[in-house]
Amino acid sequence: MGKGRAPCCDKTKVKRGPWSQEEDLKLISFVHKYGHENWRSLPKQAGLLRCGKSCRLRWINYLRPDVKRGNFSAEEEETIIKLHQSFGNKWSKIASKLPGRTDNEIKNVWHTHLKKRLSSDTNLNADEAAIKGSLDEEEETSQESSRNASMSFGGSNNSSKEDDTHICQTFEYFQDYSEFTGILQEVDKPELLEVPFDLDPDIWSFIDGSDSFQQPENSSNSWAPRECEEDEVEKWFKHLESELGLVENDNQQQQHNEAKEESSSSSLLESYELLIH
DNA sequence: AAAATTCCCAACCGCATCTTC
DNA sequence: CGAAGATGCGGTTGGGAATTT
Repeated sequence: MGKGRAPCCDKTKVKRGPWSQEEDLKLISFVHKYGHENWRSLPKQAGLLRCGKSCRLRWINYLRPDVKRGNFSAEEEETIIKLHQSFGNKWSKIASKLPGRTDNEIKNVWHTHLKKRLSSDTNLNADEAAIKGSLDEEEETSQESSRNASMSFGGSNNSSKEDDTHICQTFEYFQDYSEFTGILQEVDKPELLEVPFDLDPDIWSFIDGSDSFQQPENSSNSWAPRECEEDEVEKWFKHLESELGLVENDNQQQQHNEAKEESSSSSLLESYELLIH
C-alpha cells in the first residue's frame, strides 16, 4: 500500500442501509471462495455496491460462520461485566475473550442491559447501606434475595430455543430457490448445479459454483480459489441430506418435517461450518 | 384497536493505528 | 521519516419491533 491510492470509497456511489439477502449471499460466497484479504477491492470484485468497510462490518458482525447468535448467557454477561471493569470500553478486547461474540454485539448488550443492571444494583446497594442499621435480620435476608433476583435479569436462561430462532432468522431468507438462481445469473452467470430439493444446497452449490466472481488481477495464494474436491462436496451434500431428512422413509420424513423448523437452523449452521473449514 | 412510547440492534461515522512506499 | 491508504475500533443513531397507555 502507500501513496497515490484512491480514497476508501465514493459515498455517493455506494449503497447504504440494511443488507439484502442477495448482498449477503454475494459476500458470503465471495469470502468463502477468495477470503477477505482486501476489503477495499472486495465489493467491486464481489459485485457489491457497498463500501469495503461496510462489507467488513457485515461479515464480522453477522455473516461470519462462527458468529454466535441469540441471547447472552448469564456466564457471558458476568464475564462482560468483569472484563469491562478491567478493560473499560475496549469492546474488541472483551470480544476476544468471548468466542463467537462480536464487539458490536457486546457493546449493544452493555448499553441496553448490563449498564442499567449495574446502575440499579449500585442504587440497590446504596439503599441497602442506608437502611441497614434499621433492618432486623429477617429484612436483610429479604433484601439479599431481592438483589439476587436482580442479578439474574437478562433473559439468559432461555437461550437454547432462542438461539435456534436467531440462527434460523439468519438463514431463513436463503430458502427461496428462485432467488438464488437470479442472484447467480446476476453475479457472473455461473454454472448452477441442479439440485433436486429446495433448500440449502442451493446456497452451497451457488457458493461452490465455479467462477462467480471477477478474479483479482494480482492473485496471491490467499486469493486463489479453494480447491473444492468432488468427494468433499458429495460428502457435504450427503451430510446435508441426512440432516434435512431427505434420505429417510415416509414415516421418518413426516416426523422429521414436524421437527424441521427447529433442526434446520442448527443444521444449516453446522453445514456451513463443515464446508468452510 | 390505535397511538404513543420505549427498547433493541444493525449499520454508519469519524478518529486512531497500522502498513506500505 | 513522513505521507497516504487500509483497517480496526468505539460512539452514535435510525428505524423497526415490542410494549404500554
